[in-house]
Amino acid sequence: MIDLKRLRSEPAAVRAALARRGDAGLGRTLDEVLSLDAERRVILAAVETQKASRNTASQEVARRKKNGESADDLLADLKQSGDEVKRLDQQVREIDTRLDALLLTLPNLPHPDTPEGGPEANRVIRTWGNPSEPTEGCRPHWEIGEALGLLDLPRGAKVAGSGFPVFRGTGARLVRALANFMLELHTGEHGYEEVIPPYLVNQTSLRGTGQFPKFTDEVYKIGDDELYLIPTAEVPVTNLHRDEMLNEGDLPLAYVAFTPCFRREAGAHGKDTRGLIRVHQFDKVELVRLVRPEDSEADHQLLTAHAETVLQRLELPYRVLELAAGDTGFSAARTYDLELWAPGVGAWLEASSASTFTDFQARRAGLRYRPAPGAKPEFVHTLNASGVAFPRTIAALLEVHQQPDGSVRIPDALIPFFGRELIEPLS
RNA sequence: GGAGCGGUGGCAGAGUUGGUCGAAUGCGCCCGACUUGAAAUCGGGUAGGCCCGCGAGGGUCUCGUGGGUUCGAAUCCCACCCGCUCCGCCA
Repeated sequence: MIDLKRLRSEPAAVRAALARRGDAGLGRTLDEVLSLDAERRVILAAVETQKASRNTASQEVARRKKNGESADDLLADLKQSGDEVKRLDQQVREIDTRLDALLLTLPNLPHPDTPEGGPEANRVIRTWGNPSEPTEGCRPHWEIGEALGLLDLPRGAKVAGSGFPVFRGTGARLVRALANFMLELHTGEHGYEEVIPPYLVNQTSLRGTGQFPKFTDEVYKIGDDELYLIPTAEVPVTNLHRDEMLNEGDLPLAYVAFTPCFRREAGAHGKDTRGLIRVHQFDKVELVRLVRPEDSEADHQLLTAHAETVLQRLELPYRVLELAAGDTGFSAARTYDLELWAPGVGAWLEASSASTFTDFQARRAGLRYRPAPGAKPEFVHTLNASGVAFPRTIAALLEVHQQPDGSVRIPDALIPFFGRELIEPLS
């Protein structure tokens, strides 16, 4: 949710910032918001004046009744005044409803430093490792996974549908090892508290992080109970402190959660969907931070570094992209994507997205803190990053570390969790 | 699923024969006094949102949520949500 007061006081700046997202419809929404807001304040002034005089007269009634005097002469006027209040209140309510609905559809303002333009303007800000050219015997992960007996895509499709992978045997063990490796890293070295949140959430939570009301198509719904499968742990974890008043000393809050994620990926079929590249269910370790506004830019760098550490320890070459204003997600102000190089498929695969949401989610979810004892409450800033998503990481891991003999080398950092140095071909 | 009880300020917890109740009291926190310093003690202060105002300040709304009754609702009525206890069912 953008700040209505700011929109009112500097409409041109807000309009210019939103325009950078490249959606012409946003300007019209702004116009409507502004005009509804103006209308609302006129009616509000009227109804509050009316209420003020009603309250005064009402107190007079109370005083007289207490003294046993008659107040009948006031009651008729008050009745009329009450009806007028009710009428105006109703108008304000209607405007509020429309205003809220519009405000909920407006995306966050992009950070001023984000590149101008759409996806083509995304900027590579650094690359780590040596992305190798695809070589002769270099196979894609689905072939490796099948050959080594790690993956069973056909049976996943049978049981649930396309995009629901089955990891089996050593593959399942690899998933478990990765989960433990990442959780140990983030809880031990990076100072995150591990949480296991609900995997189903209500609509209020989805509105808090920004998936609702605009992106209902992306989320699986459990119709009978009005619950939704989480598309990312960001949703339950960010909402942990919804409508709470935090103390300055509580911040920063840093949570790490290993959860499955469920995404409908409506309309995405046929594009980049082979193997593990785009699936409906996947595991992810997610990092979520609630911080003081003045810390959020530095924290964004820190958070990104935490996610990068995972890839570095797994010895997987990657690049960091700063997303352009037009490609930055709805709730985010600034996002760094971490893309793994997958030599088998010859493509960069997004394994993490590290974003700062400034106060956008905090406004929607009521995440506030008191900067100092006795001070006015302020909204926190929220940030999150995948640390990291499993399927594409596994894809890159298989493709990068595949050996000429068909085996896959396990990177040193993972060996203690995996228990072996090599995944051998099936005999 | 059934029955009962309950949802009040940062926290705990009064208040339900409708009217100076946005709300006692305690804790916490802030300021001050006492003290070499601290503790203890004493005095004072301390909810949030919205609107108007340069400001000082003023107005209004909020006692789970949404409606209703009424001149007036934390208090009465209706619906819903959530929590606790017991029963039923169940991994």
